[in-house]
Amino acid sequence: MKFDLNFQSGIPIYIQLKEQIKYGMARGHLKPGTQLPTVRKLAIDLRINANTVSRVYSELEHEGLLATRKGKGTFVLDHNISHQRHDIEVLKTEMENLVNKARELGFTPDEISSLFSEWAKRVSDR
Amino acid sequence: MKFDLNFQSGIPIYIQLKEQIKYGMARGHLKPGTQLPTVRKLAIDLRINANTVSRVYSELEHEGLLATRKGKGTFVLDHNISHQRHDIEVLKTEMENLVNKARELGFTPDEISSLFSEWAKRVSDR
DNA sequence: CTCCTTGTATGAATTTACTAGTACAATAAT
DNA sequence: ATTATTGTACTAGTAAATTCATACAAGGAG
Repeated sequence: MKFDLNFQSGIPIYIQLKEQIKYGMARGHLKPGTQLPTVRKLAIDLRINANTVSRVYSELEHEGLLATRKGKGTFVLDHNISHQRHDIEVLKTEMENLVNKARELGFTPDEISSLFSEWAKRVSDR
Repeated sequence: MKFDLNFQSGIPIYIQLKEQIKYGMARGHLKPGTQLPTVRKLAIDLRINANTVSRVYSELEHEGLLATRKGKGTFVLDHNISHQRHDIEVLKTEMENLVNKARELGFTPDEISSLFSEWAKRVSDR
């Protein structure tokens, strides 16, 4: 499992790392039981601070995806993150962006809601 | 034209103001030629800084929606419907892209429809 | 028990976004 | 011309988010 951070993208690196781990889990590259690199090792590898890695692991643990044991390491739990769940997150983010844009353009929540409903019907008619 | 800022929402007030002005233009409450309140007056009215108002006016001017003339004031420009219509087209295109992407990810039309419906409800609950 | 490996708590440095206070500049009005 | 009215530049303060350096704590290995 290889991670690739972009330090100039403006996207916080802890977000990037988290996404990539989740992606790996969704794709099956990180199967349940797998040990992740220790916070120190990964921190050195990626040339970032150990706490930044720890933050990612902690958040993922809080989401029920990882388990950490002091002195031992961090491991992938049995997760039901399939492609679907991961992709749904991505889609929801994009939807949110779309909504925000629509609001900026002066559409009311009701109108946006209508647009979505309209599209929902249109899509289901295929 | 009345503006209503929420100082506790966490949403920057200049964003709120900008949205409300755009909303007014989209609704026809601010017709082309109308003079907006001076930055000072509006600032006092809303109990914010004149620069914050100025920022909003500037950005809207940059978007081609307002014109400011020093010593005179700020005025609503001809924002033709074709512009609005164009924006709607853009939104619809983006929605279509979203749908296509979802389908590429393996979602069924029903699932996509549900996602849209869910969001529609979420948006209208704001 | 002692040491090593692991994650974590704490606090600070840094950056960025937002808002405000004050002084300035440009145009209009007289 | 002079003054008033309007928008703007400049600067600073504040808050939040991100990342880091350092020291600590908990569990594992010998």
